[in-house]
Amino acid sequence: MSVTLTDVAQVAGVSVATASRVLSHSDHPVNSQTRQRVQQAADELGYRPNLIARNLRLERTFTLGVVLENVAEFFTSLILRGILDYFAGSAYSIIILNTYYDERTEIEAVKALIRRSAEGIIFIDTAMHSVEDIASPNAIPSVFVNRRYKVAEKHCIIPDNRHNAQLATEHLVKLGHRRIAYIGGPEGWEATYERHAGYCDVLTQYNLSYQPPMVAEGDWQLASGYQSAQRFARLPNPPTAIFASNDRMALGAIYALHDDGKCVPEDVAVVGFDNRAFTELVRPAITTVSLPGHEMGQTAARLLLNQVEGQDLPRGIVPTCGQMIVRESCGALHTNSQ
Amino acid sequence: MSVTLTDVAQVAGVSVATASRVLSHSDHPVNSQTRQRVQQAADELGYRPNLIARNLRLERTFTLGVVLENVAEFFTSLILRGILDYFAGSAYSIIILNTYYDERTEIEAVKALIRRSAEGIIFIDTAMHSVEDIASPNAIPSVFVNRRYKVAEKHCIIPDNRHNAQLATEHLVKLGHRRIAYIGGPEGWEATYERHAGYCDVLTQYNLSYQPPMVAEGDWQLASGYQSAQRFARLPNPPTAIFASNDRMALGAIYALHDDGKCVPEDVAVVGFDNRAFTELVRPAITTVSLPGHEMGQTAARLLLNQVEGQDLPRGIVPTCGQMIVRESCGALHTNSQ
DNA sequence: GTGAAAGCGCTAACAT
DNA sequence: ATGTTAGCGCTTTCAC
Repeated sequence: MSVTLTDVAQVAGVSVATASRVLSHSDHPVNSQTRQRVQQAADELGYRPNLIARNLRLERTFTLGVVLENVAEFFTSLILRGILDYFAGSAYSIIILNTYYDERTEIEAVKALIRRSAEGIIFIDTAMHSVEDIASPNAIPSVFVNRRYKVAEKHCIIPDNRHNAQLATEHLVKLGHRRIAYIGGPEGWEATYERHAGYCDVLTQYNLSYQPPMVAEGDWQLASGYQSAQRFARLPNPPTAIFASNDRMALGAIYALHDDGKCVPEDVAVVGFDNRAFTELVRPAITTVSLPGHEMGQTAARLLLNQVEGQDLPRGIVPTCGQMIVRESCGALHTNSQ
Repeated sequence: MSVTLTDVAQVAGVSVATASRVLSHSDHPVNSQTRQRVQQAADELGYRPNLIARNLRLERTFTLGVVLENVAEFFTSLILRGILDYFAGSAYSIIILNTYYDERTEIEAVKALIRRSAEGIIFIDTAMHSVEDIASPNAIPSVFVNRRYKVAEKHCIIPDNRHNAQLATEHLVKLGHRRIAYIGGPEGWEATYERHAGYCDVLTQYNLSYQPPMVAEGDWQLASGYQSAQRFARLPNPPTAIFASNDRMALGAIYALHDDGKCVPEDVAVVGFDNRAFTELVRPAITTVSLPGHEMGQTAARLLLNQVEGQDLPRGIVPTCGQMIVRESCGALHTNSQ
């Protein structure tokens, strides 16, 4: 039913070898007249190379895997899009496996990819602590995005949390704020420590004192931002600005300030982190730090391809800088606050 | 380097045929002792079947494609997750192609899938008007999700917009509202007509009159919801409730009411549509209609598999019902409004 | 510049 | 119940 190379060769009056040389764009020399005859025969017959057969012969699969915790997570989908875009139009097929933050599912996903002879894997948001239980760490080329791999000798594309937190804090300083409170994440998260460090860096840089009552520990959820801001408001000398280390907590802080009769940004400026979709819909629209997810995906794709195609670049952490998205909640758009 | 069936057969002291029969779970009878020997040899050698070779022989690819407009669209990613979940652990590989609402990219995507001999395609959010230009409509099994295919004889899993709009409208009626305004979508969208019809159905059912000044045409964006609500507020006899046919317009309406000094839901109840993530974060949290994206994805996967495996069920539209998500903006949680 | 032929790893018809 | 063998469609040596 389907037309094969043999059919094309027959119609063109050449051997399969020649037909193959023409149609697989081999660099073996072929007479231009013959070439044309083969091409024409292929066109007429509607020849489509059987990639399975080709791959069997070539001992390759041109299959890459993406193992991720949850496609429906916005940032993850952005990274994924970057990866898909990078490979769009290429010979590679990208197959995707969702692991739902479950280590066993993760292991199954990697096994499935090995079974399909995937040539490389990109892990998004995945610690994959057990990757070496399945395949020796270097057996299959892999790149980690948005999560650090515990063993160093892997490509890891991660946000430069420290730098990005500096960005946010400095933005507030430059708007004239001197008493800047900070709402951090829960203990145990790398992001928590790094963002806190970024906040501290800027205080030091501008000779502002670090005041423990103006630093709260949240749990990434809205309510914890609310409570933290409430606490700040009761201080004898409350902050004029709050940097919340994610957008949900920033929104919680804004609600607390509103409930306390304060205006944002007129009375207190607020800056968030992550650039979630809701930040531009709420009132006031939240100034925040955006991470280039798409770009991170592209970088991951490029680094994986490098490994797969053998030009293994030196591996390591690739920190990625974010960008301030200035909206209403920081006051920059309205007045020179303070 | 990699261990083949021949290796296993040799070690087990049997022929490749027997080894194959054991390891490919064929139903051909094999002596249980031999079976054991083969299994053991395979385990010892760490045999992994070469799927490329198997697929070449079986003339199958076990590859399915998902063509979608944008993975980073929340509802799309939900559907995708349903599909991935359905095929998790199966023999099928799912490859995904992003088309960015571009018809040419869409065509390229389908071509790429045909080139890879995909056995079926799920289109999400894609009209794919040109599918028959590439392959005759029935050449490759396919299912459409969240978009109706222009030719009838395809599986289409789409939201039952009319029913879902009835749900929202009826919810307001049951809360005692009699003057319910409606903010529709722009002309040209099927969803616009269907949701409007659902709104009308309920008015009729409860003997409420359809009042043109209480029906506005929006463009799905926040600002159009704002303007519509503003117009409603200026009516001599303004509505006590607004049903906006998407969440962004619902939020816009809430802002307009606030700016007009009205309280939501105390003065005016608002119901949205889509259950976007922000609806539970804003103030008041928006009552809305949720679509079962994950379930729609699973259904699509099941219907595709049916086609691929030859038991072609009768094709047609599969309308999917949504569910009311009751939050604050409709007033149901606070009081028996009105 | 072209062709004949081997063989990638596997399955299944056919023979025993 | 087991083995022999052909062949899936392709690429690539090797010979001419």
